[in-house]
Amino acid sequence: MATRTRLDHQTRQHQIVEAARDLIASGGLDALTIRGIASKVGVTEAAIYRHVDSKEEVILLLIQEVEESLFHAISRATRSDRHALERLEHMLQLHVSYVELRQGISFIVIAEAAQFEEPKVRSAGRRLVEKYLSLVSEIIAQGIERDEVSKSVFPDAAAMIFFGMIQSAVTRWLFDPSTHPLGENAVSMWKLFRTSLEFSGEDSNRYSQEDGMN
Amino acid sequence: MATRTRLDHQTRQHQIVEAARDLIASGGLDALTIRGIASKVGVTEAAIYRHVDSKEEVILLLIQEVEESLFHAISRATRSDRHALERLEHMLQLHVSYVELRQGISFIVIAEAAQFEEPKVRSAGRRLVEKYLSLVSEIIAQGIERDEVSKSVFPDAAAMIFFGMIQSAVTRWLFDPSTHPLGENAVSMWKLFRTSLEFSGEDSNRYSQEDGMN
DNA sequence: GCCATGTTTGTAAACGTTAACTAACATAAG
DNA sequence: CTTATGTTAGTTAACGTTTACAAACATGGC
Repeated sequence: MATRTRLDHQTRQHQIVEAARDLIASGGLDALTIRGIASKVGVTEAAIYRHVDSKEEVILLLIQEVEESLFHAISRATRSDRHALERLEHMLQLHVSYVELRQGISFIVIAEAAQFEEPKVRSAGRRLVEKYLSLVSEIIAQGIERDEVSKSVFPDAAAMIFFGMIQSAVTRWLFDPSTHPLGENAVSMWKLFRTSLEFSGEDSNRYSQEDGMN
Repeated sequence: MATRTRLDHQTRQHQIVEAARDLIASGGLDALTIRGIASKVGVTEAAIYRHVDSKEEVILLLIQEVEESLFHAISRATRSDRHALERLEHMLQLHVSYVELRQGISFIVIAEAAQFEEPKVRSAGRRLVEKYLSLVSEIIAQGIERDEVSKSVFPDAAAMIFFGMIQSAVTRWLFDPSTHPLGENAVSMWKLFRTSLEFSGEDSNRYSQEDGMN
């Protein structure tokens, strides 16, 4: 083994989380092992423990990374001043791209965290989901204030449906990516779901039915 | 070591699947071990292999059992001749009760199967999801024929939203059952979602807005 | 500039535990 | 007697983690 490479703490921790992400993406949480991480990073197992206290910390760092990258990915859609339904549609689009790019790890991580025993891991996963739902809920609530969304819509319920749409699309896509393209399924669900957010007789600000994805 | 109980193949296999279900329900797929099953059944590990070829077979039997029990649980809703939206609402209600009764194992099993490497396990999980979606999709398609559901609805997309509603409700519920009651979240989502299935101007057979759950 | 000292980052090898699974032998039932 | 259902006692392999030691790096006193 030729030249021994020495890298600093921060870089190594980043490499560890990246390796953890890759391992989970291609084999579920079972495939996440210290051995596997060490192998991907290119150091021995013991070296991993120089930069991380335990396997649990790896998982916590991974959840944190997923949270940051996900919210960064969809941030472009949230901060605009556009119509609430346009923002949601854009957000869905960005979220789908993110999932495809990261091979679904976000939902795998959430699913695993939900059935973990460790309280820290559970609550980290829970906070991620709740933060996402709050974001969507907030957009819808704003939409109602601006008469862009029907007053009869409960923002929380709508946010959960929105989240569920992505979840069901990802589930199918994980089983068979080729026959269940993420984007197409998401778009067709959105076209249907938005009708339940739109006005239903009442006056409202317009949201064209024919713009949007595709 | 009192009376040595000897039971037949079929009974033991049933006990094994039941034990597997309990283990997963209270600790995720990590908690599913041959040791754990043996302990719950009340025999030694080696005895388990008299009735099952491998751990993989346990998982396959479990998926099969989940499929059978789930479809049996919701069958009352599907075979009726009532309004399509009533059938869906009833189905949602029964599905929620089933998930609560079985502590969410159906969705845990699906989530795990989706990231398994073993092709048999993957396709068993995939078939379960597809079968469920087909069932919902079929009900909606029938509803369209009978003018109970808007013609503009795509049955496949609607079925995925329906499935996603339950999935998101279960996800939250798994994280914190007390603050996110499954039934209540499901009902509030349904109330919103059904508006996108109903007529929107066109003639249609009536579906009262005020009957249903609660 | 050089070198003694302390810290960081690495390795090799092993630890104890647990996993799935198996072979050899025992015994109840038909 | 034969077969199906058990047990006891083991195997092999993988896991997370730790220990003892080495090499790279930083730095303050001379």
